[in-house]
Amino acid sequence: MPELASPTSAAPSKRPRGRPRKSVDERDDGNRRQDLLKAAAQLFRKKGFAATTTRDIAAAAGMQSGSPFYHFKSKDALLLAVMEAGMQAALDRLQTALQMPSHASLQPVEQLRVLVREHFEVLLGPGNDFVPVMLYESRSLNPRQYKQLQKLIAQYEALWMPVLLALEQSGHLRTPAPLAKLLILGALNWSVQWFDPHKSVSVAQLSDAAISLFTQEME
Amino acid sequence: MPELASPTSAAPSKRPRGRPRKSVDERDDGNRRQDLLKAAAQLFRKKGFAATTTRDIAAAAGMQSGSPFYHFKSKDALLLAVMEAGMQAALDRLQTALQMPSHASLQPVEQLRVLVREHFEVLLGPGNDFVPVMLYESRSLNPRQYKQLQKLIAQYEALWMPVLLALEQSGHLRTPAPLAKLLILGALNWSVQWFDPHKSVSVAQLSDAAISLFTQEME
DNA sequence: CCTACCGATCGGTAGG
DNA sequence: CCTACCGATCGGTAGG
Repeated sequence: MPELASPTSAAPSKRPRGRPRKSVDERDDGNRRQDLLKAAAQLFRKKGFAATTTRDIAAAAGMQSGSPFYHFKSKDALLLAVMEAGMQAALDRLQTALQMPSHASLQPVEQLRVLVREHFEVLLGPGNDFVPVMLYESRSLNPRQYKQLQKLIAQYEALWMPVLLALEQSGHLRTPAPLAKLLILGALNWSVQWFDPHKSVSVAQLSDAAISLFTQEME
Repeated sequence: MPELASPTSAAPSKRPRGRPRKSVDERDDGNRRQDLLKAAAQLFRKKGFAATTTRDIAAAAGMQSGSPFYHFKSKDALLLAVMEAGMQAALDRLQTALQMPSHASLQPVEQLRVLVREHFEVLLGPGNDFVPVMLYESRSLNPRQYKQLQKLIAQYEALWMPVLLALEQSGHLRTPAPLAKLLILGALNWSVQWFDPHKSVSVAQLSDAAISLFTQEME
């Protein structure tokens, strides 16, 4: 699943902009909604939620200024939808990776490496703007929306705990797992601020560097 | 230096709000400007730059809506001033800590502990909104302003390198220093998102946990 | 630093 | 999903 937030269909995600007219062989289902989500994610990430206008988003999706409100009842409902799509995709991705037969029997350190790599991919992979928006714009949600999002975040973070606890017990981690989880995720999440895909380091190298930083070497 | 951003005077920083009238025994120098900076830092941190109005800031500083523009020529000039004040104070703080006679002769691991603790204090200490604003709102600066701020950031980060390089050479750090710097600062910076001063963990405990996570135990 | 104000923009809606 | 629009708000300024 290379793309984030494609819940229902595997329909073509790239189309000429301008003013796409619905043709018969192209079911109109969620495509326009998806276009809005992608445009919103990209703009929210680049400019922030408050500095992005619904007109910007509409234009980026090839619509008129009032049209986003046909798909979403408000600007912050659109923000929440972006964040939930991003977190759901990330959650699916980590779960799938952990459940791979070849991964299930790995040593804890290698399991952590899998988690770290997938997390970096979710944050830094091409077109993956959804989760970065969640990381840096959740302040703009109202309390009810924030609470709803928290459920997904808690699920996501819960996936890390068994691995971290195993590492703590084997002596590869000197920090209590709950605190280690916060610090490690922080180190990874911050990469959004400085990572440049055009520069030398790859996600795989980055993951190895992170593992070597967080875990104790043992003979 | 318990307070951030008090460049010139040690004048009383708390005053009754309302409409403070200048009295003769109270030099009017930079006090109002400082009030604006503090109010702006607090609001920018809580609501973000774009979602904060100059009217909010004026009201929080006890002024009328147009008055901030007497002190700052634009809203983003105010943002830059907040960030620069925060970074300058942080820089001074780290330099002072490193130069303390009792710290200069410490082992590298203990020097890192000093840096980590000061950094947490800068981020999480009471009333320290300036640096968190810098961390999470620099997107709102224009390129020229951003470049100006980068000088201070580079100076700040440069203070960490000798310590990290020493740790790398002594085998306490398994990750190349430049990458370790980014990951470590990320882990610390993220604490702004979850740290709750009303809950159990103290900054000192947090610092110890971070050190134990990042450094290799050696006999 | 206040008063009074302008021009522009913005989220959102009715009605089709 | 578009057209046409409203009400509110916002950054900023002149003039004192």
